[in-house]
Amino acid sequence: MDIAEVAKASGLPASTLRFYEEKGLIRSNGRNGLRRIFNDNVVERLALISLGRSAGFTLEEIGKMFTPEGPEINRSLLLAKAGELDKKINELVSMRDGLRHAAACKAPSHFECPKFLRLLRIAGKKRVRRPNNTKKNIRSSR
Amino acid sequence: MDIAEVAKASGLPASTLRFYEEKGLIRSNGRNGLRRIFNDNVVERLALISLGRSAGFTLEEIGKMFTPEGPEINRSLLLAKAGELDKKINELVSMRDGLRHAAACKAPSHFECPKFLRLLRIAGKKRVRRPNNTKKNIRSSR
DNA sequence: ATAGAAGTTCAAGTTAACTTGAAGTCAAGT
DNA sequence: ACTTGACTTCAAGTTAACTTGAACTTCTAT
Repeated sequence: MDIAEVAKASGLPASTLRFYEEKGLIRSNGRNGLRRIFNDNVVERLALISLGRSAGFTLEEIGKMFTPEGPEINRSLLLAKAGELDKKINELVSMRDGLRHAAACKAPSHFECPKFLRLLRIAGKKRVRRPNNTKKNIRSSR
Repeated sequence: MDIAEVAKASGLPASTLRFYEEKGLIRSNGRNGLRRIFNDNVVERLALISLGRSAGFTLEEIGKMFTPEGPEINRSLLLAKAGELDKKINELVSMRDGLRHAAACKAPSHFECPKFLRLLRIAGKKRVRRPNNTKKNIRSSR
């Protein structure tokens, strides 16, 4: 596949694909002249990367999860990441419930509603490192 | 409470608290000389903000969730956000399962394991906007 | 009343994750 | 052969969310 096909299949702009390659997250296996040629499986890999990003992992972390450097290191790293996800999932569930409750609750301020505060406090038990994101998703085709 | 107490109670550095105030996410209700005085409930609010951040919402989105501009607008916004969280929770569950499977699976590459690919494809169904994060969490006490 | 710890403002710096722009290359269709 | 449109590199720009630094003020304990 050429870069445009990968871009279309993955929904990511070509510039992002080049950027990911530079970072070692994906690989093009050859060139046709200057132009990169990608293997089909790069699309799956990109799906996984997107998933990881939206789960709040950094590109660096994602890179470590999936490069086959040391085989054992990888395995336990994956499990550790799975554990982090469990924590995060719990938080999100708390927050979701909190939001739903806030939308239904008629207390003058959510911060005066004991139910809401209890949800918050449960969620607050788990302290987390904050990741980084970037917005903007303008397609660059043309 | 003064800023140091809030910092301690919330786990956030004072600089972040000032920054959040500037952004309108929290409010100090008065000054003692130059120094800000905070109401106790700011701590709950900060917990909620942290939770939202770790859920992948931007500060701007969080701001919109909790300022009482229009009462109805707020209510449906909260529900919409709850819906987004549901989606995200599903993704995270997929990713977590994917990671656990990857750690257990003996296929030469995860991308050659049908089970793994199926998980990926399920997760891939839901396309999401990517937010922004920043790492680094150095306490600035002193 | 004096030192110093802690607070303040404001501008500038930082990081991750991309995007954009300029300038050039190249393969393909006519 | 030649245009043209997709591709390339490389440097610089952008955005969110903070942090850091400099220069200054002020509460607090001695």
